[in-house]
Amino acid sequence: MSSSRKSSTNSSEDDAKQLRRGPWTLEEDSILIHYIALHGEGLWNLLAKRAGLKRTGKSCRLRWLNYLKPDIKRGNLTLQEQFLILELHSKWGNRWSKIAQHLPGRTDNEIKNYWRTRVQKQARYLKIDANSTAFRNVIRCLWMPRLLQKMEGSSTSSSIMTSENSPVLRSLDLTSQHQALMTVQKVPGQGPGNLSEAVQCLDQKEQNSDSCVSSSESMNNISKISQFAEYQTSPFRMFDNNDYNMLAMDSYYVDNFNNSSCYNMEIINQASTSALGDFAKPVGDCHMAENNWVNDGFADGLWSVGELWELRS
DNA sequence: AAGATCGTCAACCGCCATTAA
DNA sequence: ATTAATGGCGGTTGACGATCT
Repeated sequence: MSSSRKSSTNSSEDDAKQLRRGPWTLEEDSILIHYIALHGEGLWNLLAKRAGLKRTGKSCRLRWLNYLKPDIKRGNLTLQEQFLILELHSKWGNRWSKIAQHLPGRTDNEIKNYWRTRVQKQARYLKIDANSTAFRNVIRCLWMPRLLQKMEGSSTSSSIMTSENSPVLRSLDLTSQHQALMTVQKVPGQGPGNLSEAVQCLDQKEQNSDSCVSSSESMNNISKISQFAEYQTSPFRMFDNNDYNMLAMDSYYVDNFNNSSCYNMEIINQASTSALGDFAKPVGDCHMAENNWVNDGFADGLWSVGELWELRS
């Protein structure tokens, strides 16, 4: 090995030894901010050297883009932002950077974290692949309408997100779209619509059309959903009658998807069977799943049990 | 009160595409 | 045409605070 090469190797080793890793200190942040204020961003390796930061260029770039940049928005994602993430993810998949471009002030990292910690969690508890058609349908037919409903309820200026300008909701088949819309539609003089109203409207529509679903089946849907309403007060009540084959939430998905023409029923049935399979076990075996479905899913601002299933009025 | 577990999020890693030399 | 440097992206990890047992 030549001496020059040796020297070069030692030098890079020294550099590597000197490089700092882990959380950034206030001082480092300050140095980076001031340097960029004076010289602008870019050429990150050079920037790191000239600023005297013992960090890689990549690390500096990441710190700036994800944390220090002045227009970074901090705090919880708004309902509108959550809706947008769900919608854009359904279009583009894990293209976090592309999705982030449509949420000013939000970083791809933040969106990715949101997806992994909040959204994928639901998929795990349902034992559905988060990238599966079945889970996408859960998001489109339940989660997104629910967000719309909450947006409608919480703000008078949620104009950016209506079912009319939402491509994803528009892409739903008529029945599912109807269901989604009814869920969020206000009944004049009666405040926000609720799920039972939504289902009733759905039934009416089905009766008026040449739907193959009988009214008794529709009533069955309501009955099943009502059973889920019981579930809200006691996560384990569903299982009190040893009726382990019925979880209203899953039934709701399946029954409504059965009425739909655009879904791959095999996939959905597989998914729901899988989910049911777990729920169908004795309580002791599936404590975690139930507990988390209720507590986590409904507690994160998207699935508020009391608000979502306003069935026992 | 203390240890275990869980959830969040900042940071890192590795791969790929682009660009400049 | 080749190669090295750089930037960008998505996946993963690990620290840390919160909650549970």
